[in-house]
Amino acid sequence: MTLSWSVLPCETFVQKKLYKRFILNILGYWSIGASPRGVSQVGSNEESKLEEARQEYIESLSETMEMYGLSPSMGRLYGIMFFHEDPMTLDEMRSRTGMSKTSMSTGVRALSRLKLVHKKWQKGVRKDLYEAEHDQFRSFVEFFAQQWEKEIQINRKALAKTEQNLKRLLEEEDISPETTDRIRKDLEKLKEAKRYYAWLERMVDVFESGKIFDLVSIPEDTE
Amino acid sequence: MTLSWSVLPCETFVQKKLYKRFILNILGYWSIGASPRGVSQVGSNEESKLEEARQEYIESLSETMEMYGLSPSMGRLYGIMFFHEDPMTLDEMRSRTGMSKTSMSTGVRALSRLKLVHKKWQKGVRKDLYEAEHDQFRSFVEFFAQQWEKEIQINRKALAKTEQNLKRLLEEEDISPETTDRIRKDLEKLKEAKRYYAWLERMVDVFESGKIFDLVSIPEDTE
DNA sequence: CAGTTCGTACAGAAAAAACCGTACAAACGA
DNA sequence: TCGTTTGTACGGTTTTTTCTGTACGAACTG
Repeated sequence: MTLSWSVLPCETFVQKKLYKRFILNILGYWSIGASPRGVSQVGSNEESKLEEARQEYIESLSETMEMYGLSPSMGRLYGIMFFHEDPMTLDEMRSRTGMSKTSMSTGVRALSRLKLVHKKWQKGVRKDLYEAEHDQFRSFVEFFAQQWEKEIQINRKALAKTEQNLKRLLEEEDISPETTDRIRKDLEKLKEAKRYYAWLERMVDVFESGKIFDLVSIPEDTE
Repeated sequence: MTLSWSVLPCETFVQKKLYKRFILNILGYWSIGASPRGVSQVGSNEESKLEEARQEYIESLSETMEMYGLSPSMGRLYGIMFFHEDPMTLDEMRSRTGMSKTSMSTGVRALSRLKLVHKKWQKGVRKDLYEAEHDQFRSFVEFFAQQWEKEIQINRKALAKTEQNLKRLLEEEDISPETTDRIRKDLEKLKEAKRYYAWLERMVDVFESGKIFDLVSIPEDTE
């Protein structure tokens, strides 16, 4: 009795997850039928086999990108674009993902802001074209440099304000020794934090300038 | 008329955000009254002034940690622990954040898994005690090393499977030249991805071993 | 200039996540 | 041993995010 209580919810959970993935796969397969712009329609059987093979890696990209705060759908979109040779239009994305064009629009712009994807102009094509950044090293470096940069900017600003407030508080007359002591300790912590941001700034620079690749070299080839 | 349509929703949005922050601040101030374990109760006026001064930085920590995929509440909890001198119990956290003990339990464990906070045993105290990792450099390095490690692990596994499937597909007889070509290109991309993971693994090592601090030195002091 | 085609803003629906209260197991103390 | 204290699992509720359809402005086309 007690056992069934603690076991059942877990099963339900797993079922839900699996069910979701199942549905997504179906949608994925469905959308394959759509004939990509300009590409001759080969047997859709081959097409679906290819998609199926890619699927595993796409899904794992989606999963890892979720770790970095992106939604799974955006991760999946990136995965699809990763494999797609030519730049994609919003409509292609829509048919590949089975999602709405609106979502593609917002999604691709989010990926774009993160430098994981970029717009590509092509003569004679009126639609916006996007392609995944080919250079994964560049993506990586830009992604984190950007995040760290923002972290520095936001926190330094708040830090300054807090520091100011604490110092002002310290100068008030009717402060108990205990509180004074605490304020001192707080200020010490903030000072250390400043050192951290200074270092992080160096990191950002090392990343953005590409010096990181001198320090940690890219392996020649791996088999 | 058309203008009011496009302007009003924006205002509503801003109001919502501000309203939320307002409420949070109130909650923050309320929770200050609680007397921390063992600390003599000084004038709660000073206490609240101190809290107020800290608030700005805490909130910004929360905001930046949200960028890294943590919930704002967890960020706030971390911020509170950052300033708190002694290790905290779940009940203290509860009273400081104004949230439930359950949330504190799950939250602190999440922070713990990310190495931003760690358990600290103290003689004679039965409750679990947690404190924020003092060394922010260590936190940073471990946090990202951990994430990257997981990325490598998850994606390499899926990559291998996909690679295998693609190669198998390539050996089937009735494959059109176009598809064969696509598969070849996919395999090429995966090969490049492998190189990326190999490099990322070096990064993880450089971080975990602390070599990163030789390459990008920590500044002496900053004023 | 009218008629298309595109991309996006926005409001509402659907899905997911954060959060809480209850209940319970484990560790401890009398 | 029995009562207490402490941390956590879990179901349900609230809040947030994601996603969609509609509608509309901008850019192009004939």
